[in-house]
Amino acid sequence: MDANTETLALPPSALHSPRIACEALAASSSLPIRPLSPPSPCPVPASSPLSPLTPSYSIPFSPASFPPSAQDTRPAPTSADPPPPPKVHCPGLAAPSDQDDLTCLSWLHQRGDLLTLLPLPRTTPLPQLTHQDSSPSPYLPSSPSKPPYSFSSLIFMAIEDSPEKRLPVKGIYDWIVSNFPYYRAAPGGWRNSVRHNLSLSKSFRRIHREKGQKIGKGSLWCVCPEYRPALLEVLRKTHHCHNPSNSFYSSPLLLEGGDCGPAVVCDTVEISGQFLPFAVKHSQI
DNA sequence: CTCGGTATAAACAACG
DNA sequence: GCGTTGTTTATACCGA
Repeated sequence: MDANTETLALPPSALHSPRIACEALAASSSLPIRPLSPPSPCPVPASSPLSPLTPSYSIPFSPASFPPSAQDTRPAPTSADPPPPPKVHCPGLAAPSDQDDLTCLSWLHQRGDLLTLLPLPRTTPLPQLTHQDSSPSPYLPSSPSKPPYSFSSLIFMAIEDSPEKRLPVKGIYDWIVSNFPYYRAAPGGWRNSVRHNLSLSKSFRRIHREKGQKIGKGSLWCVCPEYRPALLEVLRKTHHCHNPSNSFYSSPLLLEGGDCGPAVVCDTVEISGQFLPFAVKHSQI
């Protein structure tokens, strides 16, 4: 079509289904970690000290220094938790480690809008972050707040979280909905925005499926390698902006939970040679 | 104030 | 015909 597209022969497995993965993860007590290429040295020191106020946020994210013992606790929200600010404000990357700062997304976590995704060592079985019944978490909000991530970042995360590093539009929708329940209830306009971003952004590239690989409609989308560092930087800044006490590489991403339940399974994804924590699925027990 | 990035909406064509 | 996908245009907002 144009220079911005390529044709690849893809196996059926290229169609990554978050739901399928979710079910697979939920069916296993020792949750499988998707194989990743060997880690490369993390250029950013993963040595942020554990914060006594937000222990589960401050888990150093490093395959070497990650403490498994700190994974299985999440602060229980209380009714005394402060309400969220009317608008998320970014204090800047040089913001102090002020856990009480309303600009920190920890308040969202505390009120249940965001569930902490605990990064896990790839060699250690995931902890039992499961609830004992299928009832929704009592502190899950009825209307989750909008994630701070831009559509580009959401698309980026979705694609990077797929095994083949490419997804159809539908797969991107599904990933976003699975990981950010806000969009589950949001009006359909966000899908238009996703497609708009895919088309307009040079960061994403359309991959034509071959005739024999036509499963479903449309093409697959991938991240242009040359734009991955920029996307990663945006993601890092966004995360740091809303979680200023931790470096991006030493703390988990904060993603929203939803009606899949609070049991969140974590994974890591290698982006530009760095391992980032990712929520891959919500375990549905 | 300008500019770039982003979000949102809408229209339209192509396709299954 | 309908829904989805992909593209394009327009508008508005916000921060640098």
